Amino acid sequence: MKAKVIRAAITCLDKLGYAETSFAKIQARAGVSRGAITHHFPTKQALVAATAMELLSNALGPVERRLGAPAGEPAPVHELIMKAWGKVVNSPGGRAMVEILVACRTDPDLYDLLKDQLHDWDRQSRAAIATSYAGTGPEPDDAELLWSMTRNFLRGLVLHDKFVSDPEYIARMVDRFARMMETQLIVAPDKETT
Amino acid sequence: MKAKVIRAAITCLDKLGYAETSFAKIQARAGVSRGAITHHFPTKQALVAATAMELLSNALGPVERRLGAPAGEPAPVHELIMKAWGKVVNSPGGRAMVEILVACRTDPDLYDLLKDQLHDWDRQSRAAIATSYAGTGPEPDDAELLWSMTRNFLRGLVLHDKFVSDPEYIARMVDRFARMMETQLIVAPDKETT
DNA sequence: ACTTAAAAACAGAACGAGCGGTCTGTAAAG
DNA sequence: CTTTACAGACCGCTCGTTCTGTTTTTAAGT
Repeated sequence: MKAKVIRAAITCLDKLGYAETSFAKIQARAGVSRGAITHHFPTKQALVAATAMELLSNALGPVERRLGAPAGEPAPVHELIMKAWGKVVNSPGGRAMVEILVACRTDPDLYDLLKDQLHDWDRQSRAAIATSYAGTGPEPDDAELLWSMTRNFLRGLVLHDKFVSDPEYIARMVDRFARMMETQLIVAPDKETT
Repeated sequence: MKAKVIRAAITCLDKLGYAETSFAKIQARAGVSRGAITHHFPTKQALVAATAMELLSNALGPVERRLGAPAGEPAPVHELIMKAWGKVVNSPGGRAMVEILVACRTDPDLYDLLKDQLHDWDRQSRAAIATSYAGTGPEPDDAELLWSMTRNFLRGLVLHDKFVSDPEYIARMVDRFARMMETQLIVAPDKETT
C-alpha cells in the first residue's frame, strides 16, 4: 500500500511537478482512498520525504551496483556517466528527485524531514566512488569532488531539455562531459579491487 | 509599476519557490493592489513569463558584457566561470530562474509562453561564447557545447546547497570545475578580438 | 487653449475550485 | 478489546481569476 502510493507520487512529481502534486491526484492515480494515504503519511511533506528516501535508496546508482557485486569491476568512466544519465537522473525517479530537491530549497518543513538523509546519502555516494576511482587533481578527495560535479551537471541537464530544440544536443553534452571527465577521473587508482 | 511587480516576483520565487509564489504574496511584497497586478499580467503564467524574460535579458551574463564592452578582452575561463556562479546563477535572479525552468518542465501554459524566448536565448548565449572562446575538442561548436555544460553544472549546483553540510564544498566544486574547464575551453582561438 | 470622449491604469470586492489537514466511522488483525 | 489499516465526508483557507468601479492619462476636435 505504502509502495503503491509512493509509486504514484513519483509519477505525479515527474509529470506534474511538485506544485501540482496533490493528495487528490496521487489518490486518483494510485487508486486508493484518501484515508489510506493520510493514515500512512499525515502531511504532504511526509509523503514527499518518504518518496525521496525511496528514490535515494534506489539511486545509489551504477557506482554502488558495481561496488556491491563481488564479480564486477568498476565501469569505465564514460560508461558510468552515460548510465548515470540515462538510467538514473533522466528517468521518472530522477526527475521526481529533482522536483523534490527544488522544493527542499524553499520548504523548511520538507527540508527538516530530509536534511539528515540527504547529507548521509551524499556522504555515502562520495565514499562509494572513492573506493573504485581516483581523481588526477592534487586534493586527496578529488574523485569525490569530480563525481559530485558530475551529479550536479546531470541534474542541471534535466532543466535544460526545454531549452534546446534538438534533443540530440543533450546527448552530445553528456558525451562531451563524459569525455572531459575521463581525463580527470580514472578507474582503480592504487587501491585493490580484489 | 510593472518593474516593481517583477522585482517582487523575483524575490518571491527565490525565497518561496514557484509553488508558494502567489498573487497575494507578490502583492504584499510589492505594496501594490491586486488590480494593478492583474491588469498588467492577466494570469500567473504571464507574470512568471515576463519575469523570466526580464531575468534572461539581465543574465546574458559576463560573456556578453565582455563582448559588448569594446575595451574589454575576454575574461580568463576560470574567472568567467567563477563570476557566472557568484554573480549570475547563485544570485536571487539566478535562483528564481531555476525555479521558473523547473516549472516550465511541467506547466504547458508557461512553457508555451517561454518556449521561443528560451530557444532564442540559448542560441544567443552560445553564439556569444563562440566569438571569444574555442574548445579543444574535434567538433566545430565545441566551445558552445562546453559553455552549455558549464551553465547546466552551475544550475544543478543551486539544488546541491541543501545537500552539503559544509558550504565551502560548493566553492571547491566550482573551482575544481573551472580548473577542469580551463583545460578544454580556451580564450580567443584563431579569431581576432580587435 | 479648453472641452470631452475614449482608453489605459489602478483599486478592491467577490467567486468557485481545489488545496492540505482533520475527523468520524468501519473492518480486520493481534 | 485494543490497535492498526483503510474509507470517505468535511472544513477552513488560499488560490487564480473575474468583475465592477474609480482615477489618471491620452488624444482629438474645434
